[in-house]
Amino acid sequence: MKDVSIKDVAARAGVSAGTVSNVLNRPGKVAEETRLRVERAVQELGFVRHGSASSLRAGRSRSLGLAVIDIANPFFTEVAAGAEDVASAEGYAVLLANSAADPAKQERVLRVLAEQRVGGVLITPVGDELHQLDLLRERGINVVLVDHPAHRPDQCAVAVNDVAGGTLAATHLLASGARALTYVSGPLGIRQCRDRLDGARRAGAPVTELIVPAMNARGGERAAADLLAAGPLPEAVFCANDLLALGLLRGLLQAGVRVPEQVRVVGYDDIDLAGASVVALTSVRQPIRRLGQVAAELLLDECDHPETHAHRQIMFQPELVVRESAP
Amino acid sequence: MKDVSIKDVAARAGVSAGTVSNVLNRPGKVAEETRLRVERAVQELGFVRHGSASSLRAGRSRSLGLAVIDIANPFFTEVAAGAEDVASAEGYAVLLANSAADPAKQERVLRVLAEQRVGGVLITPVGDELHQLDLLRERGINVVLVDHPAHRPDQCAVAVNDVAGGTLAATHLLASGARALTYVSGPLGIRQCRDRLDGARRAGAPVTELIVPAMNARGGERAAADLLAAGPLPEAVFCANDLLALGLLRGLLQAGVRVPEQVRVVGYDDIDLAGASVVALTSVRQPIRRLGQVAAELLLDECDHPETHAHRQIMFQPELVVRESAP
DNA sequence: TCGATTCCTTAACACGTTTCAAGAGGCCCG
DNA sequence: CGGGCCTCTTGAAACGTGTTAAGGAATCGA
Repeated sequence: MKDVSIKDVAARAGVSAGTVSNVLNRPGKVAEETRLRVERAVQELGFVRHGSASSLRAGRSRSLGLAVIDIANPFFTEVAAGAEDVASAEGYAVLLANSAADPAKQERVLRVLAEQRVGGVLITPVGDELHQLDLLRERGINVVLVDHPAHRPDQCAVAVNDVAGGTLAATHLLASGARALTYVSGPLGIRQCRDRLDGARRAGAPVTELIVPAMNARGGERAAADLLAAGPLPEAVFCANDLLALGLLRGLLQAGVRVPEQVRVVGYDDIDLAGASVVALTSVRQPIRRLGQVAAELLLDECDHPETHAHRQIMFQPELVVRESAP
Repeated sequence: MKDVSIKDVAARAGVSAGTVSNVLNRPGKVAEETRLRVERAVQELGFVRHGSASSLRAGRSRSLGLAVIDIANPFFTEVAAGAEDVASAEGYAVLLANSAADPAKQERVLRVLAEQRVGGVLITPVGDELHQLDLLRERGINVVLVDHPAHRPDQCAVAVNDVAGGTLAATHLLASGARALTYVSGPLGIRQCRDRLDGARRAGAPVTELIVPAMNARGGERAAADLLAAGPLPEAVFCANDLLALGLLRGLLQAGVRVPEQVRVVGYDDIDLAGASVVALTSVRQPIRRLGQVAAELLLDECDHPETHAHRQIMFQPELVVRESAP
């Protein structure tokens, strides 16, 4: 029932508490024979190091925070999986913080992370109000920005190049002979939507914007209805994400439009179901899990080797996955 | 730069450290005027409580663990979102632990949680080897099982009734006149698959099993191919999840089969895209987020009020969402 | 004046880490 | 063969920070 402490282990092994601590943290410093005796005592008593006590002395805990905008969003889920991979391999705990796209809630959860004295935070900040991040850094908490540009040079950041992704999609659509394309997207206030549009424009052809309020399948159906009502269909449509694209596809197919013969469609994200649609979706894939892994690696490096750590801003490149909707 | 401690606040406010602690934890115990002075000092110095120090004395930290089988799986993602809602509202931190369906890794991550002295753990255990959970309880860490039956009476558990879900789906399919149905599923070693099959059988008609190795869209396409090759198509198919169902749908539709006229299809989970398929999918919906919220509520109640806490095993009921694939 | 109350201070405490010094044993040199 | 010195290992004690029980000072009512 009662917790076994390092002292109990020490007593059992016939050594002092300091020696037990050395066995746990610098096994090389302790004579082989003593070490084995201590390790046996740890086993027998079922001792588990008290994380709070360690971090109290050390000043920071072996944990890192992961602050995301929406934990139920598959993008962040993949980031979380990648980060957890890396962190748990290093014996770090991951503290989950969901800002739910609410700046006030973000402030609250960052406070909790600060109280826990996490070594660092992986964050996709809500909005562009970043002074909260500076507050974290003042407290000695390292910050790595995820899918958001660094706002200062002495900071790590990882992102996927959305402009390149837009260009990739648009170039592919234009390569089949289309003269113009339509971009179906959520509000352009969202950086990702804006960047992908910019990228598409760089492919050289005129781009018509079709903005819908929600970036889900319903939004895509709505877009399909709008296109059908508006007159001649575009030859090529680029959607800011796969949910929009799948909704659009449904709307078009139900109206008897042939895809890709009449309209070619490219989505973004390459979600699991992109290939499972009746007309399998061509889509831009992002290396999200890798993004999470690298972000965590950068953060852990910053935590564990602050002197040698070099701040880096890493931009991953997306790739196009060609399927039936735009061969 | 340097951390401000409770003593700095005490000095600034002209009181003792103990008083500051009382302001933070039992504001009622402190005179109004003093309280305001302390609160002002906290503000001015930007003091943040040192979580490790608190938990060291208190014996446990204001945090809980969330141990899931696959953090990238939308089911667990929703559970996580629900749990995070509740926990962060109570000022608790959520420690994320991904067992990746690997018992050895589960053991490692549970160890990390034990080191952090979390107040409790929300866990969907890997396999049926539950003695690790008993080890946690011996250490005073409360456990709530998620989507897994309690293995002892003095324990909380939350789950969704998969048997009822199977019956719901099968009954609906049979109501339209089908005499028999086919169940497309992953391995029956998975409890959810087994329970849903049991439930379907209870609807009264003969059920043919079609087992595929992976519960994703590819598995569904594979099932469609098998059905098409096997001879007369079944009138009704129940899939153990929506990915299977969508893959099946794609396979059937591409082969020119009309859904629902020739084959009626029901899926499970009601994922976002269920309604966005060309033939919108009828599916069994589970209140997953609610599951996560209630699980966290039970756990926090157990942590904060151990004397009055009553262990409960809660079973949520799924509901059928009727769409085009099986009207 | 005495007890009750209110409010605050003091000091012990939780527990692993780390520093410093001392003990043990071995080795070199005379 | 013995003393001095060095190395390796171990133990004792301080430390970090907030919590809490016990106690004391001041105020108030009777």
